[in-house]
Amino acid sequence: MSSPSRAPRHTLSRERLVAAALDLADSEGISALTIRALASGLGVKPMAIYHHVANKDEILDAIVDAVYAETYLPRPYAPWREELARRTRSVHDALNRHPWALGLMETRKAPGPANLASHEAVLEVLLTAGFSLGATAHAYATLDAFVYGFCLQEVMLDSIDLAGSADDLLAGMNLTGHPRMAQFAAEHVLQPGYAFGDSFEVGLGLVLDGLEQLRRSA
Amino acid sequence: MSSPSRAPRHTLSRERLVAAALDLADSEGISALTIRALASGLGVKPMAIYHHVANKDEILDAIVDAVYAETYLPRPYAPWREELARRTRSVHDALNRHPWALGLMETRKAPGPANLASHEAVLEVLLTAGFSLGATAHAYATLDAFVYGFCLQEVMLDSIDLAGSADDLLAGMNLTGHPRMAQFAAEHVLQPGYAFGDSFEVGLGLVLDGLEQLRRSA
DNA sequence: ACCTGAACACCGTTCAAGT
DNA sequence: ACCTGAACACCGTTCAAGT
Repeated sequence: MSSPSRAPRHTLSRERLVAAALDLADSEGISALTIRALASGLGVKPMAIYHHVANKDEILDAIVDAVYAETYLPRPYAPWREELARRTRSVHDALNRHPWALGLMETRKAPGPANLASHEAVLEVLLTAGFSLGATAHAYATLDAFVYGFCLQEVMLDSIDLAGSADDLLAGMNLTGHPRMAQFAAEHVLQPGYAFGDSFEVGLGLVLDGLEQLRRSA
Repeated sequence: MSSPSRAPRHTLSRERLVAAALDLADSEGISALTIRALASGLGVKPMAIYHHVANKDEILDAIVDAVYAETYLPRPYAPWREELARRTRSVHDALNRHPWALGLMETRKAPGPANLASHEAVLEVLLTAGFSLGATAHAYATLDAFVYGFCLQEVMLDSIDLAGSADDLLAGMNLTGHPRMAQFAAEHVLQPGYAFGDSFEVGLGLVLDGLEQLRRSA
């Protein structure tokens, strides 16, 4: 007879492990994703993890690629502007669902399969739409810069200490000596209905307009 | 007579400490910036650090703000497009000199004085150039998205394992099944003279063109 | 084949003590 | 006022051992 405190065998797998890691990062934050906490959540001892992955980095690689796997793959031979808009919104949404992903991307050493598939799809759309190789490089770099950077700003805004009211927050910063920020806050940011995220569609349209110029000129 | 192994007193200061932290992050990487390593480099015991800062987060806040302090402050009443181009290039350069800064920005809870001064200067330029409050918000969000996101991509590209030749690298990824990436690599990225960073000026011009549209329409 | 216990070399940080 | 020693509660990971 087996001890009741012993976990059943063969229940751990790479997939279960990666799914649990992603859930833990989403619910408790990336700093709570430790091998020990992950094991404990799976009802297993820390060292059991290492039977399914070589090290923690492999887990981080996997959850970053899982985020790419959630994004829309644009189709060639469909209107390129709408396809790229949809894929860019989809990346934006995925990075908002998993705000820890951006930080991890900086230190990944190899792109995963979903990342590569996403890359391939975007390249195919641009090349099929008639972008030259050079214009494709510039277009892709600029569009991805926009979506990554926009999400980064959203993460930064979310991490700013929001204890107390917005007025308290602004009072805490030294807005005396910064009249434009004070004006901008009072007359725009603190007005009802303002949302940083509303700039996303404006910026996206602006960048897509620029891509069309690139496509025409090359 | 004092023991030779004892560090002289009063040599530690907040400034020396922050400068040493920035140097350490630049030279050895952000993961090498530990309280213990920092203390050792300053010829002091770890706990001496805590006499000048409350905790490690305060050091990270300080070195992030030091990066902002290196960036160009745009002037109002000068041609706004050239001023913002110069400031954007300057942010790009600073983030390339200190590639660890982007990752830290995501978790900072309060903007430092140099960060606020930068914010103020950009707002003043946009408002003085005739951007409405709404257009200013969209313009600033889009321009910063571009530069942060572009730098993030550069950090990501730098962290990709570059052991061996570029051909080995591409062979390591599964480019079979990804014909567009294979084509793009062979015919463009691997050609002599290609550099990812060349897309920066193109994207910047594209975004600034878009800002001019925003300024006119609002 | 899969899981565990104990240990190692690290962290940031508290607390009490020295000069 | 400024610095230190020892200790605590954490990490990821190695190694040898259990079933």
